[in-house]
Amino acid sequence: MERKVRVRFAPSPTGPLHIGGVRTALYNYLFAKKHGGDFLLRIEDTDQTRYVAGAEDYIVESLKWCGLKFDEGVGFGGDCGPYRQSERKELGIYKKYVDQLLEAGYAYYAFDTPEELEQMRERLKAAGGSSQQYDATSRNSMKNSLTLSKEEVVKRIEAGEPYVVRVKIPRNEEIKFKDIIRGWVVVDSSNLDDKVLYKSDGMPTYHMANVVDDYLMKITHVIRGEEWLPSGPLHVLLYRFLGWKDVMPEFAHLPLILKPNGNGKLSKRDGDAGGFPVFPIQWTSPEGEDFSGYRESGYFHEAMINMLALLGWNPGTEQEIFSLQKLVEAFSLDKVGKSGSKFDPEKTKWFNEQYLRAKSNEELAELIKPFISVLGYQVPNEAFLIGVCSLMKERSTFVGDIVEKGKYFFEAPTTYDAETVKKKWKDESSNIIAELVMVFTNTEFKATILEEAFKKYLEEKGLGFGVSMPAIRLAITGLGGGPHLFDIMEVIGKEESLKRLNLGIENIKKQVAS
RNA sequence: GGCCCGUUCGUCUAGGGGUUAGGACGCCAGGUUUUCAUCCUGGAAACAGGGGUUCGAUUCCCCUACGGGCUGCCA
Repeated sequence: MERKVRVRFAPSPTGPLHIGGVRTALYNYLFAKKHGGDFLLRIEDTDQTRYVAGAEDYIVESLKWCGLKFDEGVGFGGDCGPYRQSERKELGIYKKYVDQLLEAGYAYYAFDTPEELEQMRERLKAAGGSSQQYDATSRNSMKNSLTLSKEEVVKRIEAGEPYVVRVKIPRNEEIKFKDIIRGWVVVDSSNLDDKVLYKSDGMPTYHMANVVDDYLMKITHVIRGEEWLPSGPLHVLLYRFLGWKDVMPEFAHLPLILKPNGNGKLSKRDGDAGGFPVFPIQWTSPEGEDFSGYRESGYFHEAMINMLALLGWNPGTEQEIFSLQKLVEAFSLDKVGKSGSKFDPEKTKWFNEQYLRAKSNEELAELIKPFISVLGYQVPNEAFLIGVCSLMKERSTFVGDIVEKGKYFFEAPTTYDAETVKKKWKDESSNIIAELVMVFTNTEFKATILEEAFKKYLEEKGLGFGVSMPAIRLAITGLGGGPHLFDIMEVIGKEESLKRLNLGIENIKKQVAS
């Protein structure tokens, strides 16, 4: 039976989503769209103690910024709701299946207190055993419905004693499942433990809720991080115990994103410590701690998504720049690699530059406006902004760089780059500029015409570019480098240019003297 | 410790029994440019180690090392 592809992204609202999570969402999205399927958002909030206010909104907003649209889920509607596990629990959805497991003998009640559990682990550790798990051997010495009499169990439950429900893992059984990325994964059930399925607070654990919901939501492919690989066998067992083997989804465990430098998987604090964001958008924790985001740092969401897509996946061609739509077309899970990837902040910047340069000057002119208004610059007209963008986009990484690195478009220099002054400012520089002011006064302010006039002047005076050009540049921009000088002059206009040249003569002289 | 997954330039990766082991980022050099940047050209830079299998292994198998994940009434 061919089922319609349905995948889900199922984060826990325990904090902001970092780029590893975004990538998982992205791959799910790409896979769904590639196959004409559905992409759902399910919120896995079964741990009430780890709930973080604002995290859910953050997740939704982040993915929205990334351009990943859901077909169903929290905030998107759909026929399989509710999509928040805490609400599903209220409906008794999980309890029903836990009871089913209990009745069938695939699960049992356990009354052990946290202290007793701790003692068990200590005891097993001291005994030198290789495992300290609650499993086929250790469960016999614990307080559970396998060791206690039926009456005792009923009595304890009726007395309101807290209990959990654990899965009863069979012994010596080979459990295997096929992972789309890794091939067959085989585990001996003796190495598995009797995981808690149902907590004493009445909430299911991840394993239980996940399997039940994936079944109920008709999920066909589970695409998630590699950290879930070890629980794959448990989930396979649960599908079998629940009688859902025939509709068990296929699994794909994605390699992890690692720290750019050093060891281990990428975590919350790596970003601001390393000078790059690890979060899609800025996050302020309830405690007031700030974490920077790609959005606020000036990255285009397309660039971040493009970078993330290529981190662990390749198209099989040498193409590197992909729009979301192109990614959908090119995506395939069998081109996803097996090993973890350190992500590279430098390459991420490169992606951003590519997207920045692909934008039209008109578009960029619009995007730099917020930066301009923050700095309070007065801008003559739209054409001016477009001119600035055309000259600055080749030398900018972020939109904000256009304004920051090109501040001389917006205000006359007040200081002049010391190094350049030292190297390029000559005794005759003042005179040359003064003469050029005369020349330019009678010249139309078009780059080509200015250049022509300038060259003619040089020829008449027998001067070279080297002595004159840097001096004018210094007066106009205060710097030694930048876009073609006559282009800059055209953009800022005659009045401003002449003003700066005159000002430069005085000020640079002063700076040299001091 | 136990279990599981992995290992090609510094990084992201392609490839796959016989290749000059390809590309990208970054780095270096040259060219273009008044300058900076862009752009173009070139360069340095990798199959973790050891055993097999084979005429031949970076590619297949095993071991070791290293890396990663899991080992919670967290997800």
